[in-house]
Amino acid sequence: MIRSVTQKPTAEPTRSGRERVTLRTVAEAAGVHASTVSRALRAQADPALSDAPSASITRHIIEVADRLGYRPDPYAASLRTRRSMSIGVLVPRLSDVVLATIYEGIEQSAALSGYQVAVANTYDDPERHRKYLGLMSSRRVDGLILADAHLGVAQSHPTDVPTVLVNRRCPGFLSVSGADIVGGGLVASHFADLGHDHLGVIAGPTWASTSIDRVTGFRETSRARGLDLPDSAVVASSFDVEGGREAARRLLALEPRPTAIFAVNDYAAIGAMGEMRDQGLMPGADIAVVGYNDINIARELLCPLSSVDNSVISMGRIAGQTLIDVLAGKPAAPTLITPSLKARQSSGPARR
Amino acid sequence: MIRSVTQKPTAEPTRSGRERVTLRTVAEAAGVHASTVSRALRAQADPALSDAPSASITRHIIEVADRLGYRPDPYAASLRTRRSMSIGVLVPRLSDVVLATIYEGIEQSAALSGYQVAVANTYDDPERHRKYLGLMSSRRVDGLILADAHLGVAQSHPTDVPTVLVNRRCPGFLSVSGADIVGGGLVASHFADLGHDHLGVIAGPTWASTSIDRVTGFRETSRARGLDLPDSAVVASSFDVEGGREAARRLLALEPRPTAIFAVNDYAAIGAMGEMRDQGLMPGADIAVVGYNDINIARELLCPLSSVDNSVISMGRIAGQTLIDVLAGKPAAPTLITPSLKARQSSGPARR
DNA sequence: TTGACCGCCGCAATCGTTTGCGGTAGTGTT
DNA sequence: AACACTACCGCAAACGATTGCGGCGGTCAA
Repeated sequence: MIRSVTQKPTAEPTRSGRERVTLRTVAEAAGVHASTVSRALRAQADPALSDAPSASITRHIIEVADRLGYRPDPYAASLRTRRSMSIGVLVPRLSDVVLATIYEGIEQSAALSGYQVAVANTYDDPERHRKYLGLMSSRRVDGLILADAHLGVAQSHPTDVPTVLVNRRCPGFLSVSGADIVGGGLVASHFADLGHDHLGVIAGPTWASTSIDRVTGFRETSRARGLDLPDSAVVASSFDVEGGREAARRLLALEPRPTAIFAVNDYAAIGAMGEMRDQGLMPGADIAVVGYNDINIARELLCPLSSVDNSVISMGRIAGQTLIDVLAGKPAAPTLITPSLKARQSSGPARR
Repeated sequence: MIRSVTQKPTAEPTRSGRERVTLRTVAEAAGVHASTVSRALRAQADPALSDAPSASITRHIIEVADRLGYRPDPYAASLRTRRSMSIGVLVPRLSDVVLATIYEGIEQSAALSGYQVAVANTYDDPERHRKYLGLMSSRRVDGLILADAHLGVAQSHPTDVPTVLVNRRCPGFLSVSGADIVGGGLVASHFADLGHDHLGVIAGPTWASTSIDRVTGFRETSRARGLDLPDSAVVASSFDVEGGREAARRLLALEPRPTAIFAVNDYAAIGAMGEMRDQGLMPGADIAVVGYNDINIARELLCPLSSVDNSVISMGRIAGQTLIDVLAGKPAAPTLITPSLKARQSSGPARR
């Protein structure tokens, strides 16, 4: 039950509601000048400030301020400061759990430092990307976090705003991402250990570093383990369920048919398993399947899905913290998160 | 490939980059006063304005403005206008696809009207709810959309900000939600049609209108169809996979064991199917399962999940539009979205 | 011809905060 | 006792856009 306090406009203790309580209000009530109030308040927030008023006055001002229920106006402050205390985030789509989780991580570390975050879905469309980039810079964000970076396609970056990439990387930009080459390698080793020798890859889009790197790692390690991976067994796809389904259809038609399939993300893997089911094949028993990112439902499926854990929540947190460090002028380094394989029922041993 | 345009600070055509281009800049370049520029620009945005300059001057000003690359400062405008052109959204968690999709809908209609939206995860924790409500009103949002309304629990609403509820309803508040009682009834009818006579319900939390209404509808219709639903066969749970799994464990231990189980959301249903699998039961064949919301992977599962389609994306869009109507002073009415059942393999007929 | 009226546009105040500058009082040094 | 130095705090000018008010020129009617 939500109780609407303002429904009853009787005597309210702190705020009279009518007249706005501003810096000047507090100043008059405390018997000092508005600028002194400002200094006292920001000295409280950051004790390292140099021009703080005397301790006793500061205490008094703070006491008066929250007796009156003073809330600073962020717009007035931003107008003067030229800092908005907000960061912009561009993601392919929030309805993808992976991106939503990354966003949660970003929001957590932003909140810790008092930053607000604005987010927009670009659906991996360069046009929308450009548009929202412009919108973000109109909004005067202090920094940007991009989760939708593209390789190859020209994606102009017209702002002089500090930028951090997350999940996907891009040459020349600071990024926080998973060690995708390593992750792809883990899957190849896993298949080799299980005795599979006909491999297939649902490779994702060609413009995302995640898919490229995961496929590269998979390819390199499988070669090192003496396994053959013909180009025809690596099929591009989208990142969603439908893309996985279509790619699986192509792979299952190959001769010889792959006995183990690596999908560069979990949704594609789920789509692939759907296609297998429709063709009367049992994932795990007939064909091994491994996905990527280990989304929360992976382990709950009727055939629990093997997947590479990328710890996306901390990826988001680190990306947020990295940008905040940059904004504070601290040195910041790119981060590569170590993945780990969660082997489950969907990747069984090869049949003899 | 992201190309950083500002890396090469050579002759830029529109903006010299150094000096800020403000209303006054444009005014001087156009030979008019800043206030005239302001009026011309907002007349362009909203032709219904009454104090527009003459047509020829307006054209000229607009031409000069975007030759100079003028971008209005939203902070200066908000300071003066006392409107922030932003709305706040509180959701239980964005990593739940349903909420993320609702959010996408909200964002779409907000963007259409030039509103920015700020979102926060409250994890259904009243303490966080209060905290973020305060934060939002500090940020001076023009309106609020709450997707985390609680029934029963006291959840104070200390702002005088126009508010719209989405997904969940609450007496006394404008809300955009699904017709959950109808939806629960659809499932009960479905089970009755399939010949099931031992029903079970994974009921979700007791403080969410969605779970309460869906269970109510299910109960009423099953009674109307002559089916018995003892209280012991309605077990509360959380909304996530784990909660569904635990509740299923309790239901499967009942005597007689239910032959059909209704879970008030898809995650709980997936968790329940996981538990069945672990106990050697086949969903769809041994026990019918129906979820709610029809998330995108439901139909791709090895055992495709029957679910009630709630069309959450339009729920979000409508909620956004409703709030915007309220903000514009237009009359706004609550919305109830009609659900429909998607029957799939997970809900098979009763065995004889 | 004069007065009323209207359309168009400039003037200047205002929104609330931050911050450089300067003044004042108090302390310490020679 | 004079001086320098410091710590503290008030003054006022920004930041950039919006808008009530009033002036000015032109049109129209009496």
